[in-house]
Amino acid sequence: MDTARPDHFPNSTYEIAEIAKALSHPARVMILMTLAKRGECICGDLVMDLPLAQSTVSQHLKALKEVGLIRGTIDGPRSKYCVDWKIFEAYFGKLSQWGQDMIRTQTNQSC
Amino acid sequence: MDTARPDHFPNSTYEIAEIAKALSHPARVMILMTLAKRGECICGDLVMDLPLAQSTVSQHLKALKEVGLIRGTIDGPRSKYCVDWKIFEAYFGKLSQWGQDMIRTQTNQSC
DNA sequence: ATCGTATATCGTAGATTTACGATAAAAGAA
DNA sequence: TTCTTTTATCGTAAATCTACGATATACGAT
Repeated sequence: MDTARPDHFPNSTYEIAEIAKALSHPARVMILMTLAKRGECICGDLVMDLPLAQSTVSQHLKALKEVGLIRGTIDGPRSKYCVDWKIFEAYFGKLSQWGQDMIRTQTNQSC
Repeated sequence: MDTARPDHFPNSTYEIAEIAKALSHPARVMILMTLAKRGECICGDLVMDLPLAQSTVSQHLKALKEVGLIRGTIDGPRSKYCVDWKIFEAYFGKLSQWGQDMIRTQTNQSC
């Protein structure tokens, strides 16, 4: 949906949708919150925190990594993860910008 | 999500995920942008704008209506839609709040 | 009442998402 | 080496999402 984007919709709509999609599952939201609070976690820490199997957590981590919101580095047999704050703030800026633009272009609603 | 959905995530994660999910498809983002710009549209206007069948547009409208982001009123044989700005701003406030909290709780990242 | 228009809903096919267990790979310890 | 730990990936089942055509409904017009 994001990489081979069929250009049926304006580009900006794909950008917003892609960011939103990354946040559209409570597990991914929680992973981000946990990483933000702790600075970094190994995969196992997150598995203990979440009511999900290890493979499922790994899957969500992969999804977050693919949109760039988190980074992972290998640490011996473990994997350390942390939020990529540069990307996070950039994405959040885009989302906020979009919301502000929406509100700014707001015309009188009559229904 | 699953039916065997683990409802073990913190409440706030569901709230963010639900809002994000509503914005996770370019068609829904575009509908919101179109409504914001024009103030109101009948369903047919949106169908002409979007590269989608009438029934599909109706489905996306229903999804947006269910989370409260838009309202629809019957106007003769048509349906007028508009953004519910009160809800929109409330939701956007929550999203922004969450982002700010994330950035605020940010600890040093070492990976 | 009948016709035409506009839209919601139904039924459904196909793609994607989410979940899990099993397994493979990688690294340190014994 | 072999064993253990940790994590990514594979295979897959079930649920959900997205899309469409067909149909039902509602309303205005004739």
